[in-house]
Amino acid sequence: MTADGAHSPAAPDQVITELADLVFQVAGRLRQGFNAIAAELDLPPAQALALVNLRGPAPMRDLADLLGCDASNVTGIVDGLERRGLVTRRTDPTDRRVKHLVLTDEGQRRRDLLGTKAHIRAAALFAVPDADRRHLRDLLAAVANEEQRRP
Amino acid sequence: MTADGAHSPAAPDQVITELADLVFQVAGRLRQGFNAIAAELDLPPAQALALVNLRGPAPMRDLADLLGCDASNVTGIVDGLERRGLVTRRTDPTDRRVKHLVLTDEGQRRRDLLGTKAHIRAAALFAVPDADRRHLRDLLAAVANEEQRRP
DNA sequence: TCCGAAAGGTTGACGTCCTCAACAATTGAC
DNA sequence: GTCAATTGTTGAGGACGTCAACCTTTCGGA
Repeated sequence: MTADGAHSPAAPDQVITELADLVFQVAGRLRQGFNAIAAELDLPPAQALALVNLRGPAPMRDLADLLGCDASNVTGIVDGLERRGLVTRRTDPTDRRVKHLVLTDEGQRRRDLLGTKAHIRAAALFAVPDADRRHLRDLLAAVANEEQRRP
Repeated sequence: MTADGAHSPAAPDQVITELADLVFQVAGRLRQGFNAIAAELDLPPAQALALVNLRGPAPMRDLADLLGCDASNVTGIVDGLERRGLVTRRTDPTDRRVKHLVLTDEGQRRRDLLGTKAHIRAAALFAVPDADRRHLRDLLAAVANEEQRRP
C-alpha cells in the first residue's frame, strides 16, 4: 500500500485497522475454543456461557443483563439447563415475580469443569512472556475503561 | 485452583482470566458497533461482513474460507447481496464451476461507506494515546502469531 | 384503600445465521 | 475414458436472538 513504510511511521488509521482485525482474530480463537469445550461437555454455546456466569442463586433478570440479551431469550436457555438437570428455578418468597436460578450439584460440577478447561485453553492462547501478558491486560483495561466512561 | 503454585504474589491465572474477559469485552463492543452501522445501511451483519471482505472479483469459495464458514452458508449470504443489487455472480469462463463475485457500483459505494463508518467507530473505541495503541497492536500480534505457529 | 404504572417471566411468531448430507456440473489425473 | 475431487446449490434442521403480547406480582400515590 504505502511504499514509504520504512520512513514515515504507519498512519494511525492503519494502526486502528490492524487493531480491530487483531482483536476480532484473538476473540474468535477464544470463542472457538470455548465452544469446542462446551461441545465436549455436550452443551450448546449459549447454555455453557450462561452456566459459567452463574455463581450463586441469582434472578433470571440478572443473567439477562449479564449476557446482554432479551429476557425471553434467557427463558429458553434456562429451559435447556433445567432439562439437563443443571439448574433449578426457585421463586423468591419475598417477591413472587422473580425466580432464582440455583445450580444443582451436577450443575456446579459441570460449571467448574467448564471453567478450568476454558482457562487452560485461554492460557495456551496467551502463550507470551508474563510481563507482556500483564502489559496487554493493562492496555486492554485502559481501552475498556476509556470506552465505558463515554457510552 | 493452583495445582503447582504455592503462593504467587499475583497469580498468572488471574491475569489470564482478566485477559480473556477483556478481549471478549472489547471485541463485543467492536462487533456491536459494526452491527449497528450495518443496520444503519439496512444490511444484516453477515452480509455486511461479507461485503467488507470483497475487494475485487473473487470466487465464492475464497469468501467462504475468509469468513471461516461453510460454502452453503455463503450461498445464502450472496443471495441477499445479489437481491439488493450489491454484487453479481459471474461464472469463470476458464473454469465453469466457479462463480466470481463482482461488486456493482452501488455495492462498491456501500462497501466504502461501511468501511469508513466502521473505521471511525473503531477509532472512537481505541481512544488511548497513540503509543499505547501501537504497543497494544504489537502485543496482540505476538499473541496471534504465537498461536498461529502451533495449531 | 384502590388503581394504575412498572417489573419479572413466559409464550408465540418471526428472522438470521450456521451446519450437515445429498446433489449436479465441471474439472483434472490416471 | 473413467473415477476422484472440487464448486456451488438445495433442503432439512438446529441454535440463537428480537419483538409484541400476555399474566402475575409489586409498589407508589391519589
